[in-house]
Amino acid sequence: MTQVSPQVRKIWQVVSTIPRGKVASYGQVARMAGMPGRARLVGAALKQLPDNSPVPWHRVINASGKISFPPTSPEWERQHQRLLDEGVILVRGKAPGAALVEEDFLDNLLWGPDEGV
DNA sequence: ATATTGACTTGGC
DNA sequence: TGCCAAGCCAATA
Repeated sequence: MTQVSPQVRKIWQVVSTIPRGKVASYGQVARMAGMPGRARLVGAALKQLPDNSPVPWHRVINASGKISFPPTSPEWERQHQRLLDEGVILVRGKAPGAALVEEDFLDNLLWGPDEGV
């Protein structure tokens, strides 16, 4: 049993709350996980994800709205296909802004509504 | 223990 | 639009 760091688990948790048909950027996920500026950690976390994991890793794209894999790679194809299945169409290689999940929505789901004093 | 990598982001040109 | 440099820091070598 590999022991994954709590941060990685948190990231997985955040990614799991991204609704079907929506997407979020690595930086967005990092922020929602309470780790602003650590987009790369999100990438590292997804990379560690088990192959059979239920975590919707494919809903995470980069800040440009594009898939963070070489367009020719099998990984790119897989992620693209999964997005298509959920109705997320890439226009000229990028996801429409409308597909982006709203941060407060997930914030409330994750941290509870309006906890801020 | 030190060095390099990387599924990133942002700002500047 | 695109390329580059700097910032970020856990994971890997």
